[in-house]
Amino acid sequence: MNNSPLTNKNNQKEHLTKNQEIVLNLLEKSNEPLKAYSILFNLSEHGVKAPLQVYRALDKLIELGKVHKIESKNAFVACINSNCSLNSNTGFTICQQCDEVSEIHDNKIFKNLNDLAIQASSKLNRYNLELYITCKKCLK
Amino acid sequence: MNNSPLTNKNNQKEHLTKNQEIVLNLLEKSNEPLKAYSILFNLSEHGVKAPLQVYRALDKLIELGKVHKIESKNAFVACINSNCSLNSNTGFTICQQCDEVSEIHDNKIFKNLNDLAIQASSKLNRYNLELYITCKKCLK
DNA sequence: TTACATATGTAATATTATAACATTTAATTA
DNA sequence: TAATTAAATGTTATAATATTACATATGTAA
Repeated sequence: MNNSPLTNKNNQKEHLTKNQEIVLNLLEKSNEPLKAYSILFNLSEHGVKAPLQVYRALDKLIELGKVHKIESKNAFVACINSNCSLNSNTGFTICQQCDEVSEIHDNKIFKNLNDLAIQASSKLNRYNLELYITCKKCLK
Repeated sequence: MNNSPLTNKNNQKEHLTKNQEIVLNLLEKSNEPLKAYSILFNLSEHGVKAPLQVYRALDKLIELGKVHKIESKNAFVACINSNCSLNSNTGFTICQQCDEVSEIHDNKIFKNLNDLAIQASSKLNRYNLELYITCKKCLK
């Protein structure tokens, strides 16, 4: 993993505070979305003792586009794409069998949804899309 | 299974139980999504005293496609379209200024998302889409 | 340095949702 | 019809998720 703090202009990791950084590191190591209290318990040895420390770090990381919330699961994932900071749209597939979550990056979706908003004379600010699927592995 | 009018799958309102019916009626009268505890307090005079009465009614109504949950708001709306029972996909626009919520019905979206799943060799079971917008009225 | 914004620590509490179990009502069938 | 069973209800308690409020500390800019 890239732990060099000074290299990447677009990567704002070097500006993260201590709590933000350990929360993000945990999410990046995890291969599944984590719930806030799971993060809390996981980080008890790093001095994280209260829910607010986790929620505040998550709020900031979400604002920075580093983390997304899976709304229907009340769970959080590290963004796989540093460009997410450019917009806060989120799209995920969630396998209903194995719970695997993948982030979707598809420009067509954004265009379709944006067109839909324009047709309704409104302005699209952000979207959240959660696709409940049966994944490739679980279909076999 | 027999097909008497009382077991008609396409029009189940007459089968709703008391709690299901009063919860649905409240949601249908409301012009905005309601939270579970708001429903609870609103219905205290109808004998609804405990959260479980509300959550159980909501669970069933969601299963029947009569009600949808706005995941990012933990709020519930009556479906505007009786055909929703045919699939459980949900799409909403949510105005970030005035909080107005509208249900989206757009077959193209379903097709796009379904194609996306097929491309990934997976099977789309259901989706939840929440568009955060500035609505027509609030843009003025 | 002062002033100010941001982040942190901590306790308490609010909000959302479910578990467990007893009881009642409705639907099925013998 | 009564007996049986499934579904719904009532109730208490508690779990899980999230925020308020306030005191303190730290980083940053004038």
